Amino acid sequence: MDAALELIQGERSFSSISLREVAKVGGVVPAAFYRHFSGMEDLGLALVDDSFRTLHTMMREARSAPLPPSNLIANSVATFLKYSQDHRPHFEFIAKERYSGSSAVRLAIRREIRLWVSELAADLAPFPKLKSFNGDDLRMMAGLVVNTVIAATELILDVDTKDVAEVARIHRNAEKQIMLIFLGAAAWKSQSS
Amino acid sequence: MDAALELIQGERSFSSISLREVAKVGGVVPAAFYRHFSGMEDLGLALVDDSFRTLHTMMREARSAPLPPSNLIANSVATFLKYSQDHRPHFEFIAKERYSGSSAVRLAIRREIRLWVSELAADLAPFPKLKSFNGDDLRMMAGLVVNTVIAATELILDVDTKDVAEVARIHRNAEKQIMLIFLGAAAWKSQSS
DNA sequence: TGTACATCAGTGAACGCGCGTTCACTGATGTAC
DNA sequence: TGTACATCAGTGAACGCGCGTTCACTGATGTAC
Repeated sequence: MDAALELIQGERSFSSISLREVAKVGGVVPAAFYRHFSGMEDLGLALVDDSFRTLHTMMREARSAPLPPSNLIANSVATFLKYSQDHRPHFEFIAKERYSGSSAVRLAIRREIRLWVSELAADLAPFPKLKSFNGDDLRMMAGLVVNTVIAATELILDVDTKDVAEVARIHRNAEKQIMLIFLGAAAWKSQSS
Repeated sequence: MDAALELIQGERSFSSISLREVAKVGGVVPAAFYRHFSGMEDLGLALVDDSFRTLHTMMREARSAPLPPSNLIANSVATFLKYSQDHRPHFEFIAKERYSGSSAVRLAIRREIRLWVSELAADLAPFPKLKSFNGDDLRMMAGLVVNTVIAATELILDVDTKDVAEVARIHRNAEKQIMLIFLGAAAWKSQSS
């Protein structure tokens, strides 16, 4: 699995790497691959599981060590983007395969993202300003937040890690976008209730 | 080019189809491919151009036949999603290659999307509620809108065309998200000025 | 503690196949005189 | 109007290569008695 993640760093996508390449980077003969996975699709699904386990670990940690309510948004965005850079291979895999993988992989990712949106919606529900949101609207808003952080993550993954200024720019942009969403949510309340 | 677009419908991505497959679907011998493109990457870049030409045609049409200001957002979202379904192959190509193509293709798409964001920002600038936005913030907001419609498009492309209910659901969700963004923008004004 | 056996990751050779690319070629269409 | 020539999309055969998958195998580690 590490070999596959290593191969998709940068140029390549999972659907364009070969079983033999994975075996070679893994330091193993091609036939040995089949001792662990039935084929590349099987490996892909295992990587989806692994990648989202990373994501859920992050969410759990964030929940158990709550941030101060002041600058909550800015801190959450920073935490998330930091985490995605530290676990770059997993996030890069998700970004690349979300739309262009095999349909099994794509559907698995889609399903996990839906779970993530629901999870975030549940986390947002207690916020005083969002008290009047119904379940659908909460997920709608959570979906917007998730889209925004994913888009920012994908942009950062494509930037040279050394280019601190560009990373900071993307970071600030995402922060503003999330703030705008929350401002909208505060206004939304008064009009849907 | 049509052959390539046909091949990426559904399962496959551009990076996973072969020159020989494109030639075969095009009804031509592999060697004849080189009469038109220097290789697959060259074809990919031509498809990026073509796809965004489709997008700009849409934007131009929208601008020359302005919608009534009432329900402007709902109508714009509907127009866009309709257009993307009518030109499905081009939009599917963009969605799939945005993150997983070769870096030349990916950068070309990124550049075109940035242009699109700027174009939309210019279109948004005259709105009374956005008068106080500076250029950066306008692009930040336009980026949020573009992300949201792209995400909705990508979801729709993966849904069975027959599943009208699911398409309508995604549609309504995107509409609400854009409205939430505009609500946020109206509130933003008062706090940044 | 010693022996027999099961499990299992990894080996290395082999297979048929589709790949990208090259080459000299053909034959239709357009152009100059 | 007729002839000679250039252009150019497409042909078909060939090349060496990496691909996924299979097979009988080896040898280390764990387990039962």
